Amino acid sequence: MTDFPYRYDVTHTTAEIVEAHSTLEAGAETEVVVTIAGRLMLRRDQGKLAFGSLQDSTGRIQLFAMAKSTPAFEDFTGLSIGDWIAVTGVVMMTRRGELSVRVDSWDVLASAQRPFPDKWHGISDPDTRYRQRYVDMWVTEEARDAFAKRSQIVASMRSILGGQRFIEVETPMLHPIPGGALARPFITHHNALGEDLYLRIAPELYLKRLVVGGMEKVFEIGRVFRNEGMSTRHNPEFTMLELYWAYADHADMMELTENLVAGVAKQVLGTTTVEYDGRNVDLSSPWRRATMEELIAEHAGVEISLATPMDELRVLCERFDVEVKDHYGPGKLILEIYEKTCEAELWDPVFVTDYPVEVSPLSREHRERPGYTERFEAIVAGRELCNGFSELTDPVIQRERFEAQEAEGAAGDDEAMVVDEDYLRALDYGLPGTAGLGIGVDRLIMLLTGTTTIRDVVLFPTLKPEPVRGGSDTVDGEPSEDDE
RNA sequence: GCCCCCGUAGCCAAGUUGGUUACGGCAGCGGACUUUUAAUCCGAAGAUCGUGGGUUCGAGUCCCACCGGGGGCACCA
Repeated sequence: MTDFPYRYDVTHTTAEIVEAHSTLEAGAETEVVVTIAGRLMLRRDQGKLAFGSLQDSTGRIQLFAMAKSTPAFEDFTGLSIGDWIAVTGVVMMTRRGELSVRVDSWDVLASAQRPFPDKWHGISDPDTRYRQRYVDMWVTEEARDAFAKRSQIVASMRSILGGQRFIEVETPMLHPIPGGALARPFITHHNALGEDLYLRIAPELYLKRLVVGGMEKVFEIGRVFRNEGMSTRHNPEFTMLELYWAYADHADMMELTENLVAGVAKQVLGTTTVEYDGRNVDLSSPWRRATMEELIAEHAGVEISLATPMDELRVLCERFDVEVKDHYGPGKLILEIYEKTCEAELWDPVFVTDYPVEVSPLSREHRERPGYTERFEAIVAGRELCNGFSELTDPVIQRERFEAQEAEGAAGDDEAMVVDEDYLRALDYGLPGTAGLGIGVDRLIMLLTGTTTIRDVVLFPTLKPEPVRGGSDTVDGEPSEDDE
């Protein structure tokens, strides 16, 4: 069972054949000879005839085999569901009008030694679907569609940004200091350096170093890692788009954001209206802008600001069932009240603006409202989609913010930032007014594909390792290829 | 980390207030069939009921612990 071909000359995909011949008359036979390859997903044997369904990455087509003309007919009817085969033959239409490829010759490319799931019901157990995605992708059409869309969405983002002359870069994933976000990092160790390193929680500080270095429009699409709980919208590793734009501010960035999201929707879906969780979402620009405090007034019915006495804010926190820690200042309390009372209520896209300085250590202070920043988040369908701001460019103020963060860390906040001296040195060389943006790519894909769990848009979501069983599945030490 | 729910053959799936030998289907195996569409028909087979304890004359079913998963909370810019 080992002598399978190393390569095979495939001439057509199933989709190409369907496209070219779908109008054939029932019973008609062409003279077009094709070679197709894929997995045998169904078989209907009928004595001296056999029908099968061959699936490739583009779709399915029926195979038509006859005892008198198909070589090794007995073996053909003995194929297992899931076997990879290649078939060569003429394109024809059966009497019942099913477009088919007649099996004039065929080869096995790989045999499926484990049985495939039920041909009709597929896999219902989510655990099996996520662990054995290689099977799920064959039997679950929605899974195939979601990952095809994912690819198109990311390609569309790249093309739109490229069209605006943004340059794509790759910055380190191994960070000596975790920075650019408030999150607990994964820690790893480099043996030769004898140093602990952190898997990045955000590329932010490196990308801004690149603006200092002269890249005026720069972005990165890549994985970030956060050592936090998992849920339907959180995977420990996820994909982030971060983008920096010199000489621009938060207002420019909001425009770019709404146009980017609406543009991707238009390109990939052909519409800016998507259905999510049973409701329509209108992504067309412009999106509403509202300050955090306006939204709190709307949804919680209370007028508050940084000028509101701490006592009053604490009372409100109690009323809205917000957990308060000792080191929380007024800005943090307002943010907590907003998240508790507003976020889940916001459906059509809203840019929430004017975040307090206290909770925005990398954002530049608002030019008209001291104590607030020029920061925004877009909330869509009750979830945070992105975060952006006019970047803090002043090294002295940035140092103060870092130090305030370190104080919070000392007070018990294990997600607080630490001082990044090299980043401050970069700022010393001068960062012009710059706007920054971060979009959770997985969440954008969920939104555009109507998916309510992130595990359905991540190919291999993080799961607990399977318990090791009795050693029968252990892989023998395969010699590793030499690194060149 | 907390709360609720789920785990029956490779896959889907029934199993009553605890009561002989755990209902079926798909796939697989044997047989019939020259235009099927989840093909159909006939036959035989396949299950330490997630794991380990406990209660009981008797446990898939009740209790406890553990393992894995789902949902929610917490966490999460």
